[in-house]
Amino acid sequence: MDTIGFEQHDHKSCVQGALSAVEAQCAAHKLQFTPVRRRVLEILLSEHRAMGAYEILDVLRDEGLGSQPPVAYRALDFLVSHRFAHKVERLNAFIACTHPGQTHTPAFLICRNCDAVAEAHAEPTRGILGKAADEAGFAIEQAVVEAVGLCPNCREGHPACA
Amino acid sequence: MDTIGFEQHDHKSCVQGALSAVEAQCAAHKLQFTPVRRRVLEILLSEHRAMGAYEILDVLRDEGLGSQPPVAYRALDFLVSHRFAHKVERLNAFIACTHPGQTHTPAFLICRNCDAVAEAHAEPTRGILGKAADEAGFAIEQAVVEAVGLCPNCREGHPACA
DNA sequence: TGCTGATGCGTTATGATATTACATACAATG
DNA sequence: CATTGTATGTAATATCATAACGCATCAGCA
Ligand SMILES: [Zn+2]
Ligand SMILES: [Zn+2]
Ligand SMILES: [Zn+2]
Ligand SMILES: [Zn+2]
Repeated sequence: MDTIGFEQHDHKSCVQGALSAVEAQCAAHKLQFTPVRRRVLEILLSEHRAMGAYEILDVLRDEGLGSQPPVAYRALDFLVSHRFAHKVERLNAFIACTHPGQTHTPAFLICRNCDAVAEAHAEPTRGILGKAADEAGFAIEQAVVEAVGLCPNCREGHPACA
Repeated sequence: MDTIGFEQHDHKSCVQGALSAVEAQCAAHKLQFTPVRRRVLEILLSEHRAMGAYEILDVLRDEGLGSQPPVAYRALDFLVSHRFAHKVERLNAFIACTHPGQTHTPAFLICRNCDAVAEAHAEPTRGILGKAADEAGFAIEQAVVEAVGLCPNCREGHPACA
């Protein structure tokens, strides 16, 4: 099941599966999956939405795991740089990756009504953007693809908005 | 000539052309192209790069056109909402549109070495992202497409980076 | 003319996001 | 057991953005 995010699902196993995958990745690549890093990923996974760094920090602080911004940002940097989480630029927020370990270019569908975020996939080097980059002689290394709109639930709920 | 941005060009006429186009648009749509708004666009056009709001504000302040952040942000909101400028989310910065008036979905090629930004075009509702959105029942209204990499000049200058 | 609403601007204050810099802890290496 | 590299703790600061209020201007209208 390769859900892209707005459907109902077995959240508990979704969290467990992602955690296990990340653990395996860290073990395989000798990455230190420290308590803070692990906890931040757990928070992101369990909330299943994009969260600001300070929002995460609030949780860490309550749990005695850290109280200053760098604690949260460092953990997030680790997760993002290893693709266990992604930054949603449009929201200045972070979200757990829905398929850690697989190399991929995330693309996000962001609901402007309920703030739900789903992770899809982009292939930046293909399509019209890749063509433009080729013509310009630009070497794409990384891409941010984020669509803002209405998620299926909100289209139903507020048909006027659709 | 539909340049997408890294080449040398006749910058003076590039600025003039864009300004004229925006003036015409404003006249046609009864938009108030006030001195502050005009000056902010001129600054963005003449610098021909992505600039932070405070950087723009510094210029305005020197010229006696405004000294507090809301002055810059309000002018930028106007320019962005009418598509005379765009926000580059990845840089938290703003850049003049290279073809104001035409309805379009901008996509940016951002050089990580020299910070040059070129505007290309995306068609978010097509391609793999549009397909994913359709399948998910998500209605795309707007898209952020930003590629980070090396521009042609920097690829030459630092071949090791390429 | 005088009222009224809409829009833009001036200013203060504050909020939200992110980083620098330096000190400390600790495990792995030799 | 000294050295080194990596992670964490903490204070301070930098950067990006908005809320809220009041005033000025101008168009539409009684
Ligand atoms: Zn992902
Ligand atoms: Zn929604
Ligand atoms: Zn444009
Ligand atoms: Zn460059």
